[in-house]
Amino acid sequence: MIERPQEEQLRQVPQQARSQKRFNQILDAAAEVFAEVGYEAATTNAIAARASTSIGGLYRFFPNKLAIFHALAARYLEQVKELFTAFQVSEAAQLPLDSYISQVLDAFDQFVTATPGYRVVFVQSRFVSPDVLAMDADLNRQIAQQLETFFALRNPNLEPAQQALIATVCVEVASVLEILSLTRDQAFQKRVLAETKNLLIGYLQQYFPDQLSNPTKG
Amino acid sequence: MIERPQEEQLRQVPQQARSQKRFNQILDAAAEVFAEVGYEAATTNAIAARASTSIGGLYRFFPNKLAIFHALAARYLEQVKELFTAFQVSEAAQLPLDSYISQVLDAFDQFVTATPGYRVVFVQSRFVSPDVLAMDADLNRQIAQQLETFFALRNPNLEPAQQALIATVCVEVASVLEILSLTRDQAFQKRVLAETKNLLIGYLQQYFPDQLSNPTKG
Amino acid sequence: MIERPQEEQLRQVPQQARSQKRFNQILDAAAEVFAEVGYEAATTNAIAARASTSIGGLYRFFPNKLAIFHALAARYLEQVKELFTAFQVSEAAQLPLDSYISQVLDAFDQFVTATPGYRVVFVQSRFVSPDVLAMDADLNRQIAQQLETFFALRNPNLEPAQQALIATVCVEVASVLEILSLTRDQAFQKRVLAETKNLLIGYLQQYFPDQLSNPTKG
Amino acid sequence: MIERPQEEQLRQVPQQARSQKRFNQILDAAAEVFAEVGYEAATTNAIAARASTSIGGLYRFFPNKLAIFHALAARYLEQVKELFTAFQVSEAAQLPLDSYISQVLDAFDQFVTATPGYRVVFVQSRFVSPDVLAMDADLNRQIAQQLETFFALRNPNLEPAQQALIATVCVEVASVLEILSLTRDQAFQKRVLAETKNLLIGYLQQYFPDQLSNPTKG
DNA sequence: TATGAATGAGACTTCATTCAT
DNA sequence: GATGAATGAAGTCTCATTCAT
Repeated sequence: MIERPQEEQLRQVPQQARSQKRFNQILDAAAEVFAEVGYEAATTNAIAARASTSIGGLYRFFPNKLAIFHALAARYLEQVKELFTAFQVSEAAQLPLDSYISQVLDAFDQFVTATPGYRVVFVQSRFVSPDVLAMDADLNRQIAQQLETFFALRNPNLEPAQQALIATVCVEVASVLEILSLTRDQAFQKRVLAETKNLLIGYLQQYFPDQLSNPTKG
Repeated sequence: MIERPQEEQLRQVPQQARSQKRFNQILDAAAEVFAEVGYEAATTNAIAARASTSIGGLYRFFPNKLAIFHALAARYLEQVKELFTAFQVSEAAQLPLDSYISQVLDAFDQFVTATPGYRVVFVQSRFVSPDVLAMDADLNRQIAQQLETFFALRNPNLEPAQQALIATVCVEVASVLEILSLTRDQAFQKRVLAETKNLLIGYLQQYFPDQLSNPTKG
Repeated sequence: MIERPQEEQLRQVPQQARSQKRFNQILDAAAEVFAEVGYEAATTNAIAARASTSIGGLYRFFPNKLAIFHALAARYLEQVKELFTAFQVSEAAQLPLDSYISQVLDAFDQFVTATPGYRVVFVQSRFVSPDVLAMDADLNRQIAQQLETFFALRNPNLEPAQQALIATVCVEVASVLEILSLTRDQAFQKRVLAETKNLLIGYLQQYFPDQLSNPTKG
Repeated sequence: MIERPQEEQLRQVPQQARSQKRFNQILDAAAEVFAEVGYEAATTNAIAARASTSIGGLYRFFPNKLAIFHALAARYLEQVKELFTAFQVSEAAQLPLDSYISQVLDAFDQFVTATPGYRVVFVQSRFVSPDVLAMDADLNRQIAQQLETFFALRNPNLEPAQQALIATVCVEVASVLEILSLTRDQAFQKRVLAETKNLLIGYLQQYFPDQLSNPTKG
């Protein structure tokens, strides 16, 4: 039940193209299986089978089940980071706050919708078991750090601690509402997305005044 | 892996004071164990031991592990419902929106802080495994329904669907931020609570204009 | 799993009328439960409940589950013995062999049909588990002994060993075919009963020649 | 207590010679254990141990305890069927009825004597518990069907229903007496076997007259 | 004497992980 | 390197039996 910390590392960072492919096959399979039955109920045999690998093959890359989860989380984290980075480098960064938020949330929504495994990993990583909970870092925290950079640019007067807090709140809220949105049909998803925008714009305009495209909502 | 729905019922609703006590002992123990290791990793033996009962004693009340979780959830649900009901009956219901929200969130924060098991149950109930997911109802949804009543009184023009959505968003957001607040020290908890108030007041004033005590924040 | 032999005894032979009634209630209940689910799957709690007694009450009479089975078997044995005794004392004993056999088998068939518990006890007593198998005696054996007396009267020339063997064969065959007859509908039951008569008459006339009412069958 | 019917299938039909061997080891072990303590009292751990396998190894082939019993029954059924088939194809089929019966019963006796597991399976399959009772088919019934073919050849005038009944009676009677014969020493076994022949020849000559080698017994 | 809550050994079964081939 | 059969610790749950009330 308690795993030796070192063991969460990968056993072998795949170098060869062939290995790399196999590695990703396993991760894809794991995402599917985790999504379908949850982390605990997922079996390593099921993951290996879904990845068309042998169970022994799976254990060549991952020392144990938790390591698979970690690797999956790391992969998604990379993708989400890229998502946010892309925004800050793009011209979108120059938009009024509400437009910017709207676009970011749209992009996030599309990413999550298109990436079913994300949901499992980012949700379960926080709530399931201490093993999983003890994951290297709070993944959302890392995403929040990217937001901080953005906030710092928009309002240099904010204290760093306050920046961090606001960013964290935004990420938590956006995550949980995104997850909520996925619990029902597509119409519901759209409406929740709209509410999320409302919520965050209302919240952030307190800290970034005079950055809205339309001065008053009403 | 899949449990027959009927079986989630209690085996015996305890009537006698003695039984009632034992029943609650088990539920308290379960709350602790679930909180410590999560639903899946929690063992019925561990729960029985923590409750100072034999494993057989536990199964006199609960037909299986999931039933324990359900009973625990039901107990908390009752408590949270009472919390909200108390507010709507009290004079607080006459307060300006922001004061009202502030008081409700304070009360909720105190409840959650004083009720460690709440976190596990209300969070895990939505995210853990299909078994748990299949719980009779989305517990947060039930809390949200109480909010709807309140909203209907404050603004009769809102469509029911919109009321439901807003209530759900509020509950989700308040829950996740409450949980976030508990991940660090008490100072952090306070700051997150303040942000939560900010966030929700900013959000709700869109739907309930002219109900604030202080017209403008700045 | 291994029961101390002494323990199969009754804990208390009920003397009082009240006790006697309770004792029989339990035995009746046991017969039903054994018949429905088999010896192994029958629970002492189920038997007590069916007998409208408490589990503690049951254990006042019977030291363990096997003792219940034994007592039940003993009760049926008594009844079957009476059945056969009645026949030998009656005028039926003077009938030609084939008429006699026919009447005995009819009576036995009626008894078994009217006594569902008999089936379980007499069947399971031979086949289930060593515990049960080790029952004081082969119950069928005791019934066979009654037949021997009859055979001795009809043909004093038969060796005792041969008498015993023939009697045993008759009882075994009658039992198994009676049981077979109960596996389908009433029409089947009748046809099997007729075949049983055929079978046993054909068999016994070898040992008791010139005792038939109708010299040739064809 | 109630097992899903689908689950009685094997988990994996062993193909490789190695697997095949392990599979049979387990079945042999199961036959021994079932014979010793009965189906219900037999534990999967005991079977695995007797087969010199780990419990996990056992469950690679069989999804549950009942499946082991089924597989064992299937194996014996195949063997008994072959036994009967061999007789009908051989020249023995041309023998007078009494010689034929005698030879078949001798062969059956040798088979059962040499196959201790047969007793448990074929006896318990009908009588033990509803789980076991629900076995795909009444195994004796399947054996009886082979006899029907034979009867049809010997006496084409018999109605099919009557053929089936006679065949069933023969199989039941032969089975139960075979089992009886095994309860005591070898001398007893011989004597019971002789009686079984007597019994069945006397019975069958009613339906297949003029097929005996020696017209009168005395 | 009667009750039935409590006990706990032990059954079945799963699945992460290893290692001989 | 790859495979997948094998292992066995550990989990859930049952039920015969006891004994405090």
